[in-house]
Amino acid sequence: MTLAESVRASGRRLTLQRQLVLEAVQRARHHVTADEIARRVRSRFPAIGPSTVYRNLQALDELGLVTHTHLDDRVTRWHRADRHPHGHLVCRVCGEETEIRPAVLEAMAKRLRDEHHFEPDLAHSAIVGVCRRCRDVPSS
Amino acid sequence: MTLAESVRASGRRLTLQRQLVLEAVQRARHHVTADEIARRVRSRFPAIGPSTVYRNLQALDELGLVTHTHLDDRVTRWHRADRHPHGHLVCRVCGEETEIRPAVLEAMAKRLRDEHHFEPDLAHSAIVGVCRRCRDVPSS
DNA sequence: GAGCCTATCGCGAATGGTCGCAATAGCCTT
DNA sequence: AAGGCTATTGCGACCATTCGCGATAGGCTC
Repeated sequence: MTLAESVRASGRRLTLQRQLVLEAVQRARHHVTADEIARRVRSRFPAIGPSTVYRNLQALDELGLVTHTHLDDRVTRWHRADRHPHGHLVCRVCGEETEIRPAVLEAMAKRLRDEHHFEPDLAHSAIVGVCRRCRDVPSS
Repeated sequence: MTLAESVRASGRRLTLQRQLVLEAVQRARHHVTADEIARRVRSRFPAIGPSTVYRNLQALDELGLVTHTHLDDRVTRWHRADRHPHGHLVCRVCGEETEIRPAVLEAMAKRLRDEHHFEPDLAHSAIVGVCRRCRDVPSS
C-alpha cells in the first residue's frame, strides 16, 4: 500500500502540507519538536501555519507513520515510527538524557500486562529520576 | 521543625500566599490542577495571580511539601507529599485512569537501579497504554 | 520598632499547543 | 472535465504555564 493509498484508506486526504510534514520528520536524524518541523517545512512552503503542523503530526501519528515522546520539559518530540523503539531516562537534577534498550521496557511491560491486563507504551513518556552522577553527589 | 522554620531554613519566606497554596493542596482529597488551587485560594485572597500560584507550587515541591504528576493531558496535577505513593495507568483510547500499587513500581524501579544506576520516580508520569477493555475490543 | 536587603508579588508578555470558523481544495462520482 | 461533499487549511482566540519587571513586603539586624 502506497502512502497515498494508506492515507486515503483512513478517510483522509493527501495534501502537500501533510507530505511535507511527514518528509521533515522522516529526514530528521533525531527527535524533533513541532517548531523545528514547522521551520523546515516553511523553507519550501512558507504559508504553512503552526496549527497545520500540529494537526498533521497528530494525523500521521494516528496513521502510525510518526510517533512522539514526552521528555521532562513541556515540549513534545516527534520521530518516525519505523525506527527501533527505545525508552528514555531523564535526570531531574542535571537534565541528562539516556536511551535504554527495549528489553528493559519489555520486562517492565510484562508485569503490567500480567497483573493489570494493561498494554503499556513505556516509550511514550521518559522515565524521570536521578542519574548515577547526581545520586552519588548528594550536594544537599 | 515547624513549617515556618523549614521554609526559612531554605532561604525562603513564609508569605500568606504560600501558606494558602499549601493549605489548598493539603485539603484537597485528590489530585488538583493549579487552576483549581488558584480558585480556592482566591476565595480568601482574591488578588492572588496565577503565576504566584505556579511559583509557590514549585517552591513547595522543592521543599518536599507537595508533589505533582503528569497524566496524559496537558495539565499538571498536584497533591500533598505525605500520602502513600502510587502510580497511574492511563488508557490512550478511552482515557480511563487506574492507580497501581507502589509494589509494582518498586519492582520496575529495581531493574533501572541495578542496570542503569538510575533512581527512577515512576509515580512522576502516568504510564500510557491501552486498558483491558479497549484492548479486547479492537474496533478497528 | 525602624531600616535594610532581597525574596516574593502582581502584572503583562511570551511560549508550546489546541480549537472554532469561514475559505480552500482533495477526491469521488458522473 | 465538472460538480459536490467534506477534510483540511490559515487565522485568530484561547489554554496552561513560564518569565521579566518594577513594586511590595518578609525577616534579619540593630
